Amino acid sequence: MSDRDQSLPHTVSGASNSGDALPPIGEHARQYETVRNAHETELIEDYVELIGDLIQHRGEARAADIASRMGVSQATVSKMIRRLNELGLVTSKPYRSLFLTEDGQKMAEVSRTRHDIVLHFLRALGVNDHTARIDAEGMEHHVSNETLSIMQRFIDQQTQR
Amino acid sequence: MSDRDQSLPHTVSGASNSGDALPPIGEHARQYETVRNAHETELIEDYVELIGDLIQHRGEARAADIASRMGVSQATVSKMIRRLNELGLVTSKPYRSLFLTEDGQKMAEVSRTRHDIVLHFLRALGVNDHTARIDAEGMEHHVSNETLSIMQRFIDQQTQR
DNA sequence: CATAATTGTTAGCCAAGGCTAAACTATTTG
DNA sequence: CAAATAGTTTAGCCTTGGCTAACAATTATG
Ligand SMILES: [Mn+2]
Ligand SMILES: [Mn+2]
Ligand SMILES: [Mn+2]
Ligand SMILES: [Mn+2]
Repeated sequence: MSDRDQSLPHTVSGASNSGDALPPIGEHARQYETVRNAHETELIEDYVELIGDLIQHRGEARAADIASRMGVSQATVSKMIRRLNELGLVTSKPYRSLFLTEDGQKMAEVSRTRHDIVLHFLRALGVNDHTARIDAEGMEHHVSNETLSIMQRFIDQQTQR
Repeated sequence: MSDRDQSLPHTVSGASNSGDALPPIGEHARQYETVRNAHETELIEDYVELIGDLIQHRGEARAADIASRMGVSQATVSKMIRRLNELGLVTSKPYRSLFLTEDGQKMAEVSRTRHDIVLHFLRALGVNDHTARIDAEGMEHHVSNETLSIMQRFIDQQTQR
């Protein structure tokens, strides 16, 4: 509870969606379904992305570092590493540090790129860096490629002029 | 797999975050923590928001409608309603339709407002309505009030001129 | 109004993602 | 090089949010 709840929600200007009719049932259901699907992959993506970052910036990814950066117990990380292994995203020998497989590297790169676009977009919009980092960490997993393209275009406009 | 993955991720123009140093450990951990916290409340918020919408647009909120709109089994809804009850967000008599408590109405309104801002913002940005609805459903739970204000300002600019 | 259809509930299952405590391995250091 | 410290894994627990199948209640219909 710090920066995230200082100002109260506003009233929406323009047409309020509350006034609109509900979407057709099938479409409505598909919206929630998409969110549920994103939730299944997002933790995985964050782990893989973080492992990639650690390797790149630290030379190696150790479970203890992942745990402290994630803000989670080492046991939790250990369990997750087993899952990443089963998914073919990392390779690991017991008590040694981790490596990303081909697939893992690909996922790390895609996630990192998407994360960066969302972060840069928020900053370009005028959001404070600290807040932007927090918001981006959650939002990134729920942004379609269409929206991503538009965000990228927006960044370009703000940046080179 | 439809509209959400047609165009490939781009290269980030401008400074890439991958090049930046990792954030200090404590801050990094707090980012993920914020996301975990959001995940704890988001389903609840969506249920309450949907119940509010159903009452408003249909006159009542029945479990079967919630199930079909959420794209989930009735058993799942039944179980969730018990939770909402325990949390003091809804009142319900067995086999009857639902009502929001004071707290529930408040949460529904706050969620609905935030949802609308995100949706209107995406449309104002130029995102296709269909995609915007999908993205908004997930993004809404990860947007700080700071970002929300900025989104609102952006909507106002685009709208009244 | 009796039966059929719809709606709601309960029981029991499962996977994911947290945790603590205990055991084990590796690394550092006196 | 032995002992202490740091890092990793395992076991076992918990909650959340899904599911199916069986049962119960309500509502609609012939
Ligand atoms: Mn990320
Ligand atoms: Mn993330
Ligand atoms: Mn919503
Ligand atoms: Mn939502």
